[in-house]
Amino acid sequence: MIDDRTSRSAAPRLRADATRNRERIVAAAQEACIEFGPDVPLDEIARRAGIGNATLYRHFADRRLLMRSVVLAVLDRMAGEAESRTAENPDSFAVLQDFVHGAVDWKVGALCPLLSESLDLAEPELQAARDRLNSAVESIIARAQAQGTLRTDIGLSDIMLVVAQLTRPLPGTEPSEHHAFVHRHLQLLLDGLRAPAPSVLPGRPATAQDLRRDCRPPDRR
Amino acid sequence: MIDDRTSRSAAPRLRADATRNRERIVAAAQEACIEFGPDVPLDEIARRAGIGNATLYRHFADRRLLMRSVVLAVLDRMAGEAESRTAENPDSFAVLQDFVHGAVDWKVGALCPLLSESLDLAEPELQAARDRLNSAVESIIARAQAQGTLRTDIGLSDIMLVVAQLTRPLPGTEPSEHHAFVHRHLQLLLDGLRAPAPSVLPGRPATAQDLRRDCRPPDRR
Amino acid sequence: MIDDRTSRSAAPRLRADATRNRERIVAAAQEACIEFGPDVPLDEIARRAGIGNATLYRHFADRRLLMRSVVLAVLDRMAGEAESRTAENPDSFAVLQDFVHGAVDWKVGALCPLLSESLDLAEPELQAARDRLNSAVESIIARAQAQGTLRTDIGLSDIMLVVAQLTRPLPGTEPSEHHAFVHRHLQLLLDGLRAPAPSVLPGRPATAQDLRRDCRPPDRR
Amino acid sequence: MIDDRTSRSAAPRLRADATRNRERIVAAAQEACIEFGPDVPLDEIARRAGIGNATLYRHFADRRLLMRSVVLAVLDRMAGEAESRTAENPDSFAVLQDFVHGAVDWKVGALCPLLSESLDLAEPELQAARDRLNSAVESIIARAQAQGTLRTDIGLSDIMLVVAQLTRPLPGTEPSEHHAFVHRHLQLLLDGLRAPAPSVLPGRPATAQDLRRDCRPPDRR
DNA sequence: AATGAATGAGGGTTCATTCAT
DNA sequence: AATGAATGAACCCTCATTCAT
Repeated sequence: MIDDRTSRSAAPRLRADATRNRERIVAAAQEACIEFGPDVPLDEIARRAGIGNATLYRHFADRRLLMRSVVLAVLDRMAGEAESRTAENPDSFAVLQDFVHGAVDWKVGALCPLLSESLDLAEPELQAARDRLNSAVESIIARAQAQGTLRTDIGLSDIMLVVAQLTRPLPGTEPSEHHAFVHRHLQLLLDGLRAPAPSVLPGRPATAQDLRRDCRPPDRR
Repeated sequence: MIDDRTSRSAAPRLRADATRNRERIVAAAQEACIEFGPDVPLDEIARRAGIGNATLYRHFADRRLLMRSVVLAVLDRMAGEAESRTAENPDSFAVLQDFVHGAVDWKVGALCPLLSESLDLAEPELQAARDRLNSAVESIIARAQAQGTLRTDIGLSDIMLVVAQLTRPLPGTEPSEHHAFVHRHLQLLLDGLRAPAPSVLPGRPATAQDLRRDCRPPDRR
Repeated sequence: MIDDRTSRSAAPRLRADATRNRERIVAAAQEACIEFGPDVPLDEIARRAGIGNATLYRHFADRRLLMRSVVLAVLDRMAGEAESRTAENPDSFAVLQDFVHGAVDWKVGALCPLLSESLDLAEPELQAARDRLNSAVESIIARAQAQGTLRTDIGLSDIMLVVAQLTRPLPGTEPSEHHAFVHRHLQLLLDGLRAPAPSVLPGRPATAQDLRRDCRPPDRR
Repeated sequence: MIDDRTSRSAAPRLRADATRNRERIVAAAQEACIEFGPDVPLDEIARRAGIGNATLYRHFADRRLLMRSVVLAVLDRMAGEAESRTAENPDSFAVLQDFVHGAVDWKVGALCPLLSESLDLAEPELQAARDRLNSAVESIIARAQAQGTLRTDIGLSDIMLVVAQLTRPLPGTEPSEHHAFVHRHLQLLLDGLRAPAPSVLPGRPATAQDLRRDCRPPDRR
């Protein structure tokens, strides 16, 4: 897993308390994002992090940059988990199952800004994080397909999208309560992913490029 | 399908243009909701409906009531489709497939306020609409399970929840583009629903009561 | 003098009270601008106009548009005065004197946003107002020079700039008190403008194009 | 020219680097003030001075005190120039011309806080600086009037005010470009100041006391 | 009934000033 | 002494909702 400080090449050493605050902000943003959705007020995030709102702006010049860090943190975490699981288990379908169910606990719901905010997906650091995750998951997929346990008509983004959607939080629901069902639904998905496939999927596998090729919502005014 | 006018017992006869306006507002709200998410400004809805904003308020005293009507309309439509499909096709798993894929086209995305706004699900009219839909789908499920084509460890709300989640719109994506993938993902789900089940689902089937037993989001301010 | 409603070709008829509000806002903005300078809070303007802050935004989508209207109103007024005075008095230097001293009373100080805000001077309506004023003053200048009463080495913008600067309000000063001195200073200027000139001015006459050729302040961040 | 350190009787000896910092801050504030106007953010000043923002506060407890130092520095410089020019040139009107044109280059524009900020003009040190400048300029005026080259119906503050206004920077304009015109305008003024006067100035000469007798802007909130 | 207009309550962001290293 | 970091108050602007025509 990449240390946030070392991942920003030009950033000067932060004071210890500033680093702590930065981490608390990102953590608070993750949780608030999951709970309220991507439009969560920044003041709410600041309140949860136990800091003043302006401090948040010292660390993240605007909402987009904060959300970017949240997404980066989640992508990093997911990639790390995918990689370590891959190394530990020869049964790739089992790895996939672990990974998919694990996603629920890794704040994947905090990826919601990725779905709704105008993050520049082409930006290098974000692209790198996505590439790392994509590589890890793609290698799981490829192996499982080679082992004959995963249907062959699906692609990386099919899985990523479905997992993102299924783990997307329902606002106004207790996370703990929701999780119980989410695991059932993920298992349904996984059962649908097994080879041999009982049906032929329509369309073609979703690729990374298909996701939000252009990100801007249709101009509102 | 329930006529909206007759369902409100005390409502006086509306002028013809008023009825037309009311319908246009709900339709505009549906589309705007899908496009912008549940936080779409009411002025945007009024603009799309081609009416003044105050007219919207004459029909719906506040945002919640408008969203309630949107949800009712969608539930009605879904229930109608489920019922008619059930009557037409003896293969219940096929009916389920049709229903699930059809959900994409029936503006199910407009149910998003159900997910994010504080609608009182216990309210009679809303409850009735849900009951009607639940009955229709439950009968499909029961028959398919009896026919041995649908796994038996799932319940109504498992299906409803998953369909809702998988068809939930990604803000900032072209609906048409998104739909192509949604149908793939629904098919994965359907394949996972077939009997015999290759795995045992964790937990117990989600029932209608499990969904948002209390609906209020944890107080935001 | 141009009626503000008729000058905006596409604007639909406003309700009577809205028109009144619009005028009160512009008037309040003029005065507030003179008193506090161009950075006067919009809330202060709304307060003076006796309206809510959001009403201000209904009439002027942002600060720039409000300031634009203030500037237009002042330019219109100045041009009107210049034109009528020209018609009434054959002694063009006397007309110039009247015009220059009159500028103090015509809220010329409210032109300060023209000096400091990024108004698009090339925009047609603004350009038209400036052209009208420039024409009127240029014709006064030309006649006075022909009559041998105005030195010939000065141009339109020399006069406009000097008048703008000399009438520019000193924040924190009573306008009435300030005006007494401003008239003295303008008279000094006018005496310096008489022919024959006792000195040769350095440089060349300022032309309209010289004023804020590019308007953007050097990027602040 | 008065050394800033010696002028504050109770101030302890500063470390050499502290003195250097203090000077750099004032210089940076002068330039920033000219460029951005009196509302320039203090962080911008600190940045230009190459120091941390808190260091600025070690030297100047608040914005007002910094601006006071800027004004003092400019007044000092102007007084020094007025004095030395007086000594070097017997033609007092020529001295006045030199002085007035020179003002442009002596960061007189940085006096803008004098115009817009609530400086206590009655405060001893500021009063002393103004007195020194006023004396120097008044003696130029008196001599020029005695020599019959300067009109007799003007007073010190007439000149000071006009020079301040004419050299006031136009935000959003290149200083160099602006200066070209400023010299023209100052020359117009000087020509208007020559004796014999072609007109009688209205009102009475502005005296030092007339300037901003009470400085507070009418309470803004 | 329909509507343009008005508005107060927030949310995002900046900045002067204070705090802790 | 120097400084990076923290913060509350203020400002601009939006939007759900109410008012007046």
